[in-house]
Amino acid sequence: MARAGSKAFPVPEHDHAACIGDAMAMAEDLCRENGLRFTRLRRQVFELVWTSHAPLGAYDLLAMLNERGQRAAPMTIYRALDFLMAHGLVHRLNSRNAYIGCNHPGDGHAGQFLICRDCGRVAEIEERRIAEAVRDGASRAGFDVRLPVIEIEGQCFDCRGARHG
Amino acid sequence: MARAGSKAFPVPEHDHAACIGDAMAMAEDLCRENGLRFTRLRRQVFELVWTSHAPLGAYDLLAMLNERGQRAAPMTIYRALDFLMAHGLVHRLNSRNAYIGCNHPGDGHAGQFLICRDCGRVAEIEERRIAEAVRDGASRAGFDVRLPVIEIEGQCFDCRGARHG
DNA sequence: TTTGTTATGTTATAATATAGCAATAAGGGT
DNA sequence: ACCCTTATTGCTATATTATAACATAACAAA
Repeated sequence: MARAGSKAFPVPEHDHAACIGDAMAMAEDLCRENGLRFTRLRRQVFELVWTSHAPLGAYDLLAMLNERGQRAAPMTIYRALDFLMAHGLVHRLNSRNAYIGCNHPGDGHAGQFLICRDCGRVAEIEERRIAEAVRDGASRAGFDVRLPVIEIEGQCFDCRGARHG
Repeated sequence: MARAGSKAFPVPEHDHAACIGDAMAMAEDLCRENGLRFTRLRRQVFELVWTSHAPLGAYDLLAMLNERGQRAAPMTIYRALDFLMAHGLVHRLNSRNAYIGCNHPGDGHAGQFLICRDCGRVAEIEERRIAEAVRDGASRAGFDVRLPVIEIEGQCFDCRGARHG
């Protein structure tokens, strides 16, 4: 393949409309199958979250929403985000106070995030070996893992390329 | 041994004065060896952080400090915490907006934290296998790890015992 | 249509964190 | 000791992120 291991971060010039489209379709399906109400507001917020592969703050989303003619208050956004997070459609990045779309939801699945220092983009990965190592390491301390959150700051393939050739 | 694998979390009835004493001595050493100024304020904040094995918020620390006769503003606490964090004496728990003392410092070492849902206590672990799994998993996505932060929510040995016998 | 439930609107406020500048204290050379 | 420089602290204001509390509206089931 052209770019070994670069699947998690989309190439800069990718078709982002397709990302959004796929995410929306997936969310529609999930909500239909689970009898959840994917209301206009929730749909809008979800779409806004997906405008970028970098996480967006709640007040960023609020501003974007209101630029589209709405006049929502902070609560409105937070409630929509709560719904989306509860069903795994969006994740919160604790280290950034910001929110990122998820493309393989499922209630409350734990996150492993790669956060690029340079471009700010975030990729979610799902490595069994990490989850296993966490479970084992915790159990050595007599600890029962419920919700492991892994936020890995570093440098993505594209940004490393930009610097080091 | 009496309680397999329970090293990370101290037993509830442990001698906490010794925890504080050890931490203070260690911090003194570290600062002396590195020519850092462990001022009265920083010392106080560090001691306050160590009053509990559960993380404390910046404003909690502020209140505690001011109860001791000082009249500090938020900035004061944040600056002291910044210093302590820069030298690995304290860590911030992103998932809680709270701060916890570290007993094996060293500039900017990355954290692996076990956070008990029930008692709120936090134990820091240092599992090579976790760090390795993270590095490997990230590199499969072409990502260069700089600062992995792992916050694992769950249930500690003591709290599990309290429920399940 | 009534009723119970879920979702949204609205106002106020809590909780966490930083900016910016003045005053003070600590070290280093002379 | 003195001056100079830098690091630290004090202080006021303000930014940023998030929640409380209660009213209204939409929906869905009986």
